Amino acid sequence: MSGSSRGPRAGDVDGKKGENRRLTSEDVARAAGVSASAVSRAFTPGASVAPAKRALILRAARELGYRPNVMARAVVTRRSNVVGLILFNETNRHHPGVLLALSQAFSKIGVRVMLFLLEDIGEIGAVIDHILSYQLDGVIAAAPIAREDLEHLAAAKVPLLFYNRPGEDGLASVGCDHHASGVLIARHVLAAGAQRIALIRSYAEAFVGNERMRGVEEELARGGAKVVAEYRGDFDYDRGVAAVVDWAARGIDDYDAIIAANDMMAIGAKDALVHKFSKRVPEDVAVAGFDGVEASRWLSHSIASVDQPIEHMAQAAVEMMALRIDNEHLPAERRLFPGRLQRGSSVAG
Amino acid sequence: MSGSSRGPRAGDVDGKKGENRRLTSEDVARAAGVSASAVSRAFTPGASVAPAKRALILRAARELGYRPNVMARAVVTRRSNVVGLILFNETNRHHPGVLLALSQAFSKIGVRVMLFLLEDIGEIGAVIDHILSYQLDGVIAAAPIAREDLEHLAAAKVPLLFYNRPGEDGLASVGCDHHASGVLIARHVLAAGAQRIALIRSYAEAFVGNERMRGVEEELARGGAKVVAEYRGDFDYDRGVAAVVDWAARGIDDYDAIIAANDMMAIGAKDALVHKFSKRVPEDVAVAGFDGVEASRWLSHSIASVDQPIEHMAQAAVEMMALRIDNEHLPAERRLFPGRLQRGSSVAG
DNA sequence: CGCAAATATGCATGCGCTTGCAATGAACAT
DNA sequence: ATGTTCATTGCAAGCGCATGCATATTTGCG
Repeated sequence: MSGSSRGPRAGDVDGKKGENRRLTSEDVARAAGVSASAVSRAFTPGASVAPAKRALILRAARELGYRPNVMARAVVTRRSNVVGLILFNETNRHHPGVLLALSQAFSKIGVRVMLFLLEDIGEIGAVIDHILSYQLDGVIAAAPIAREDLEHLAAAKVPLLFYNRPGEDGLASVGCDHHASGVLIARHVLAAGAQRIALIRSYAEAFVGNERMRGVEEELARGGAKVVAEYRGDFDYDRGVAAVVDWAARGIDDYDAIIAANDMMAIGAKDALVHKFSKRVPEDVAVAGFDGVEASRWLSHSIASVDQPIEHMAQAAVEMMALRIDNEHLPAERRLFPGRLQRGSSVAG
Repeated sequence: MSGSSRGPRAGDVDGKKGENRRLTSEDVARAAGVSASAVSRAFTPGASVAPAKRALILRAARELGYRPNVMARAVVTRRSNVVGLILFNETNRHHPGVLLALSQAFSKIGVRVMLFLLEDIGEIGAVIDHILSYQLDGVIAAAPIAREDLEHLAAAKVPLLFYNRPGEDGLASVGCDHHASGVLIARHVLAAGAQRIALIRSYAEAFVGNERMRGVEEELARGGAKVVAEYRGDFDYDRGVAAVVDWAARGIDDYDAIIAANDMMAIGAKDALVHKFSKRVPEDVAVAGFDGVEASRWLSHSIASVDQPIEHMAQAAVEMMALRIDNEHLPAERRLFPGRLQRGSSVAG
């Protein structure tokens, strides 16, 4: 250790104002007896610095506790190494894995995530505004974005990637093939012998839910099954319960299977059947959902479902985003991953 | 609308290089016939600008699609309006509400959240390093931080606030009084008549789990109950199941209540009792947990638990952080909120 | 050992913004 | 009217860093 091993200490580095200055590259430069440029280059991979000098500088920097100021760097390089992630809170609550998968995948390539967790669709305008102010390298949106805001993003040349959304005209996206998943689960339910189906949909604007149900209905039609009840939910457990209660109140109870637009509602429906109406699942009614969330695999639930390969999807999202950040004019690719059938005791077979 | 309503358009604003320049305050200044300083002030609340001129500038800005570059602003003001949030993924999975509550509360005061989602405790060093590079205004940590890293943060004068952690010597924190919650749930279980208790702990380093169990054991001792079985889990559903299976394998089955360090494990234990060993809850065994997560209130579970008032906690965290950002030398306050007993059919009474 | 080519380094400039300071003009009291 | 005060405004400097360019300095080769 050299003499001045006082460790990290801000302020009063030399005769300057010394109020609460931050440690700058100049400080390190002085300590190492080089120029500030050299310090900058020492911290830039691939820059032209003599290896020995680089080592010297890095040591001095460590000793002082210096770290390059990313913000300052961002204003000159126009790169912040931060991407924005717009997510409905709903998604996080019903499928917490998504956030982790994306966050981790970005972390691996040194990109940080600024979180925009929406509770209400109305907030999105303000969020986009913020995003444009921060020099984010890109945005991943798991929420619908108004055309007007899309244009703002495009004008600012912020790469945009939709997650589990339709890549409307020429927008890049990565997602799960929810339509195919719908077909898959419907086929599974049909195979178990069900013919009179009750459907718990999501709200009308929910892309994912609609796609799933579109697939379900197509396959049910192909299989000659009938939809005997419908309910419009919102992805929440409570709405799953409410669906069954509502049908009962209206005298509808001749369905032999329920397919819900996601696992939470499926679980809610199953719970209502079992705990409120003393039905047996799957003997009296089969129940199926989507997502393959953890709770769906619990002993008490064991819901047949269609899993989303979120790790793969996240990986793909990160790759695509990285590419689009580096290459401004890239065709708007759309990557779709197939869901995987997850069997459960809620559907016989 | 004025003539040049071409809308937002980057580049070629005037004779300059025009490659892919960003729209700058100068562009707006030119358009509005003022100086760049005026533009800056127009966007700074409370700055000295004539109201009329401000309006003029803002209009011009909107017309051009200009937004101040927050990064550039950050380097001069030393304020980024971004706080870092260090969270274990575990926390998010087991209690997704925490992330939302904090995110929303910060959003309300115009502060953005940069997410550091840890999967492994080992990542924290690297994370701190990143945090120091970004000019974050503060850090909220729901994870343990090594003394060394604490010093780095202190040296860089980054306000730190612990969330649900002990505010070790002089560190600010906001949290739930987990010890009291432990007492609360134990009393509830005792009141139901249980006397032979099985405990499912968290791993040894988990502060929250330890506090809870400390409270539980104290109260059990006061109530003359005996701890007849223990298991070390990790907050996961699977460990709850494993606990019961493990006890059974070792011939232990004379407990009349299980208290787990969180709801997920409580649910797992209950599921194992009911679905693997045909026990009745609460008749044969009572089961209680902590957190009051959504699933604990499902019809199929109905777990007695102690809720954390996360909205209040988040609100407090945001307030404290805002204060500490503005005031460098603030005593390290510690705010504790009481948990609320959530009754459920998993404990009689 | 001499010269060309390659590699290191520093200087100066600029990224987009804020802000102290001085200059301007308006508003007011006398 | 005239001096004084105060709110506006522009100028210029600087936040911390990256980078093109012009110099060193080193390396390679004959």
